[in-house]
Amino acid sequence: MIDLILQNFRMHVALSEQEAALVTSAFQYRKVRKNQLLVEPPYPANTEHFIVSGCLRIYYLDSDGVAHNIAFGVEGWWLTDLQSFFTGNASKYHVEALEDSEVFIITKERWEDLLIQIPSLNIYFRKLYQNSIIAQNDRLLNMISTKADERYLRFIKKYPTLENRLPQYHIASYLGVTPVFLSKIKARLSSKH
Amino acid sequence: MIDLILQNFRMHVALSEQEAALVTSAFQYRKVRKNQLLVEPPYPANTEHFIVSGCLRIYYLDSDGVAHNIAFGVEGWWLTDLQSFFTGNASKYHVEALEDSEVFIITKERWEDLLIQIPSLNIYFRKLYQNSIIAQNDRLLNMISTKADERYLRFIKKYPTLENRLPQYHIASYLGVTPVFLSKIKARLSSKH
DNA sequence: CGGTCTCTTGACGGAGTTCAAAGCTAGTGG
DNA sequence: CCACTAGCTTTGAACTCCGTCAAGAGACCG
Repeated sequence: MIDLILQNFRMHVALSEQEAALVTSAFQYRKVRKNQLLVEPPYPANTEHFIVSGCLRIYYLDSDGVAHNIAFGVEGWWLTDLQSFFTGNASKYHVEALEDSEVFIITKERWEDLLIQIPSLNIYFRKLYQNSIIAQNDRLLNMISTKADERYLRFIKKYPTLENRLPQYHIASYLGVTPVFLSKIKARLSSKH
Repeated sequence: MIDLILQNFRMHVALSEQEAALVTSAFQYRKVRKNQLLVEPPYPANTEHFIVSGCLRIYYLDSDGVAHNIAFGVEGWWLTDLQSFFTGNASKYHVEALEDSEVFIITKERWEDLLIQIPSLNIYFRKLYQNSIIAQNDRLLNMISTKADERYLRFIKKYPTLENRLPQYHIASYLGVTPVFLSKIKARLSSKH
């Protein structure tokens, strides 16, 4: 099970058996039920999560009580409130299971220890963060420069599996529109065959 | 002059004199005039830029020919199309000088060499990217969950110097509205004393 | 069969855009 | 020192995208 993480690390850096053992002992396996929270404001997000199975979301709850989905995470993805995890400040985002899921958890202290004990992991995480920057860039650009109908079409193209796996209103929130308006977009699109 | 970069590195990691010399020889000093481009699609962004003086912007030109400012960079900031720089793919963003500026440039090859020769720089860049993720997170959240007038108020609070340094339409583009609408926002705000 | 949760549909309202015209400002050349 | 231009900002009217509210239609589950 933990092999999924090791495999992930080894896609970018080499690990000795001893180092692999260090990694194994640093993580903790945990099952989370649907609707359970792994990060909850204002408590700091002092854990990072590697998803083995299931599906999670990270979302922001604004001052009007409306949730804005920032990202979804599925098998093989990392997910936490990185802002809080890095700075130690109060978290701003909720991380919640959308399905019964399995994750490997590492606390910030153990994560920092691991980076000291296995310096090459700095390369892995530098690259992971590079990819995260790229993904966020795309998302921001998408929000800024395209309308909702276009964003919807790109979403179902990019994540065809999530389209069926998630309720419509979670996708609407991710796209930055109300569920009502997304429904109207779909109606409009399907009327133009 | 190059000391600005060394100083920056040394805020996060220790560098020997020998390593400092490696750094110095890896960068190239360059003056850029207002309106000059450092990155231009579709050529890959194979250089990263450390700004010593002046002001630059990175922006996306959409299919209608409208520019969307993604970020501004001033003294002490890094700026390039990271997506292209990391992947080697065609760049999507323009990087342009908004004022006569001075930058230190490093090519991707030399950057990768530097990370191999000075492994501790992986820590510096990991942290740099952590901060970049945090900043992008904030920006995305801002775009998603607040209206234009609020975004404007936050902008002038966060970057009071840029407010006077840049023409209004660049700020409007950064905020995700038209210059016309930003003008109306300002009129509305000042009418409420 | 009766809730609860999700999606749809329609009428109305607000935020932001587009287009066009006019005012303002700064540089430039005579 | 003035006149001209070119670029930036303001203002108003009509329009589009998207949100809010409210009511109804399915779907699922006890």
